[in-house]
Amino acid sequence: MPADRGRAAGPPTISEVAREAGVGRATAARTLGGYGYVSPELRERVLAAAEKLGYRANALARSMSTGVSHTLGVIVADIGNPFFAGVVRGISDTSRARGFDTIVLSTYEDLDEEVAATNVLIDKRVDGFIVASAAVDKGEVAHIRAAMERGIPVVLVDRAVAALDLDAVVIDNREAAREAVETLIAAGHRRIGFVWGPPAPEAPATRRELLAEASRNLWTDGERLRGYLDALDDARIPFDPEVVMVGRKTEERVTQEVARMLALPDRITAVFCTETDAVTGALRALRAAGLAYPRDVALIGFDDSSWAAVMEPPLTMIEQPVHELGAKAAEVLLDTIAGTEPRREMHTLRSRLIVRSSVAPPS
Amino acid sequence: MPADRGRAAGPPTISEVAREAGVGRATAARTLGGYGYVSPELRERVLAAAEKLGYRANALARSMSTGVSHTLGVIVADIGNPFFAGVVRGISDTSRARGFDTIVLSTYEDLDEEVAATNVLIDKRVDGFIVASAAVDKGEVAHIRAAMERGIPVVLVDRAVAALDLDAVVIDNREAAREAVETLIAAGHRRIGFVWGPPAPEAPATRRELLAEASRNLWTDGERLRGYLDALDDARIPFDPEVVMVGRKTEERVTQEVARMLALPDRITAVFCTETDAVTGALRALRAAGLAYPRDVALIGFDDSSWAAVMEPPLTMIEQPVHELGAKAAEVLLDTIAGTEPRREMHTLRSRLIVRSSVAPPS
DNA sequence: ATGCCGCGTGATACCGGTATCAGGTCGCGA
DNA sequence: TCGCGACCTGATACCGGTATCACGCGGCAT
Repeated sequence: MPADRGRAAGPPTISEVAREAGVGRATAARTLGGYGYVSPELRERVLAAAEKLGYRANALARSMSTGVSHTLGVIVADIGNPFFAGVVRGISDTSRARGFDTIVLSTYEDLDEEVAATNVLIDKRVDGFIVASAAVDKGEVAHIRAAMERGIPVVLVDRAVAALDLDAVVIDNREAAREAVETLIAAGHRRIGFVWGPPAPEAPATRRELLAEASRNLWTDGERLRGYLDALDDARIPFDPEVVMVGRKTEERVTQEVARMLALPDRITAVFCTETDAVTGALRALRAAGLAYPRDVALIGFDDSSWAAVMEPPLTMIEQPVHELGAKAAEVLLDTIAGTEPRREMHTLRSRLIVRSSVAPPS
Repeated sequence: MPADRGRAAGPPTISEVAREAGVGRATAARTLGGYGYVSPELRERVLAAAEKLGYRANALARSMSTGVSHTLGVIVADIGNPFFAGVVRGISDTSRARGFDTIVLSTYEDLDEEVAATNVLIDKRVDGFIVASAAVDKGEVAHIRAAMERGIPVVLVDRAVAALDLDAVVIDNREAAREAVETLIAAGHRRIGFVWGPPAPEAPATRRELLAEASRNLWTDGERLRGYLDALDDARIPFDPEVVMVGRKTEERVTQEVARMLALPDRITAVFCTETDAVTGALRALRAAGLAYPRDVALIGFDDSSWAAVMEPPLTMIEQPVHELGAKAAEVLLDTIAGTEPRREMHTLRSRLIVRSSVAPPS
C-alpha cells in the first residue's frame, strides 16, 4: 500500500526513499542506481523503503543527467504494412535484448511527417535512430543531415539514399526483381506489366527518361526497375512505356492501370508487382476483366504473406528477410552508439523467390 | 552552419542561445517557450540566435520541469496484426492532432512483456496510456493497478478487463459473432466449427465448463463464444465440444484442429474464425482435405482485409472499425488527461458483417 | 523635484536523477 | 597513544528546461 506517503503528490522520488530509509540521498541513489558502494545493511534498508513506496526511477531525470536515453527511434513509412511491422519487430527484439527501448513513428510516406518524426526523436533525445526514408534527392535530406550534425547516429533500413553517406541495411532489390522477371520470361512471356511508383504523372517514353525518373523515385523502386530492365535486356525484349505504371501505387490506381494494360491491343500476359498492395490491386483488375491467373495472366509480386499461400492457386512471391533486416539495422546502430567506428557501408541481405503456382506459359 | 558554437559539445541549449543573443537565460526561455513577455526587439534577437544555432528544446528537460510529457503510451498485442496497426493509426492520428506524441509497444501476447511495457511507459513518464491487455483475472492486473495508483490515466481498447474499473473502447463482439453464426445457420448449417483460443489444454465437455473457461480467456474471445452460443441456442442446436478448438490460436494449430473437425464422422460444414490468422489456417486445412469453400464448407471470419476480397470466391468477413476504435480511445484518454472527470464506462462501437461469397448451404 | 507605479528583464530555485568530492569513522602500525 | 589511510557516507553541483520573484528604470502625478 504505497498510499501513505504523506503529502507527496506524484510518484515517489529518490529523496523520499532516502528519507524513508533514513539515509542520505546519495546513498539511496547509489543503491537504486546500482553504482558506487553501499554497505549491505543500508542497501537492505533502501531496498525495503523503495519496495514499500513503489519507487521507480524517473527515466527522464536519468537521461537528463547522463545524457543517454537508452532509447532508439524508428521511422517507417507505414507500420500497418506487414513488411515494416516485421522490420520493426526485428529492431525491437534485438534492441530490447541489448537494453534499449524503441520509439516507433509512421510517416505514411509523407516527407513532412518524416521531418516531424525526426524532430520528435531529436527532441526526445534518442541515442540514435533507424529510418526508412522517403527522401530521394539532396534537397530532401536536410532533416537527416541535421540529426547527423547533432551527432545522432542514423542507420537507413530498406531504402538507401544516395545523397546520404550512412550505413544502410537493404535487400538485393535489383537482383530479386531480375530473378522474378526472368522467371516470367522463361515461362514464355514478353509482354510483362510493371507496377511501379515514381512521382511522374505519366510514363516516360524513353529508356533514358525512365532511368532519370528512377532516380526521382524511392531507391527500392529504382533498383527494382533496373532489375526489370536487366531481365528484359538479357532476353532482348524492347522496353515499352505502355506497360509500366507510374504515379502513386495505391490499390485503386493499380487496379485501373492493370486494367488498362489488360485492355491494350497487344495486352500484357504477365504482371510484376513491386509491392504487396499492388498484388491485390492487380488481382482485382484480373477479376474485373474476367481473367484468371495463371492461365490468362502470370503474376509475381514482392512481399510474401500467409494469404498469398492460401490463394487458389497460390501466389509466387518474393520473400524478404524482414526480421533480419530490422535486427541487422539495430545491431549496426547499437554498435555505432557503443562507439565502434561507423563503417558507413551498405549491408545487403538476400531475398528469396518463393515459387508457387501463379506463373504459367502465356495462352 | 551551426558548427561554430565554440567548445559546446552536444546540441545547443537555451543558455547558449541566450549568450549568442546577448540576453538573459530567462528571456531566451520565455521567447523560445512562448510564455511570459519579451519585447519585440529582444524576441527578434533570440529567434535569430536560435535559428543560427539550430536550437531545439530538450523535451526531457521540459518534461522534468513541467511534469507533463505530452506523450501517450500504447500497448498492443502485436503491431504486425493489421487490426492493431489500424487501431494504433487511429490513436496516433487523433493524439497528434491534439499535440501529443505516442510511444507504441508490442507485447506479442505475453503478459510479462506487457508488464515490462507498462514499466517503460511509467518510467518515461507518459501522461497516460492505452492498452489492449492480455490480462484476464484479478491476479494479472497488478501492473495496471500500479499505474493507476500513480495517477496515470489508463484506457482499455479492444479488450475490456472485468477486474478493472476503467474506460474501455470496444466493439460489440458478442453481437458480431452471433450475427455471423446466425448467417451460417440461416444457410442451413448445424455443424459449425468454432476456432477459439482459451488457455485450456482440451475442449471443455460441458457448457458450464465452457463458460468457466471463457472467463479465463481474452475478453473478446469470451464474448465471441457467447455470441456463438446465443446463435446456437436460438436455433436449438446442441453445443458439441468436438467442434470447438481450444489452446493457442497459431496458424498451424488452427490448420490441425480444423483438419480434425473435417475428419469427424459427423464433420463440420461450416467454420467460424475469431481471428484473421485463423482464417488462413482454416483455408489451409480445407485445401489439404481437398475441400472447396463455400461448396463443401462455409466460412466466416473476423477482421476484413483487402486480400479477403480478392480471394476466389471472396470471403464473407466481419469488419471492425479499427481506426475509430483507436481514435475514440485516444479521445477518451486525452479528455481524462485534460481533467474531464473520467466516466469509466464501456464505449461500444459497431462492427459490420461484410457478406461476400464464402457462405452457401451445406452440400 | 520627489515618490510611486508598472513594465521589462534577469537571477535563481526547482524538477529527479548522476557523479564528484569532502569529511567522518575505524583499524592498524609505529 | 598517536597518526595515517582505507572505507563509507552524505553534501552538493550539474543536466536543460520552467516559473517565480526581485530589481532597475522610465514615466507620470503631486
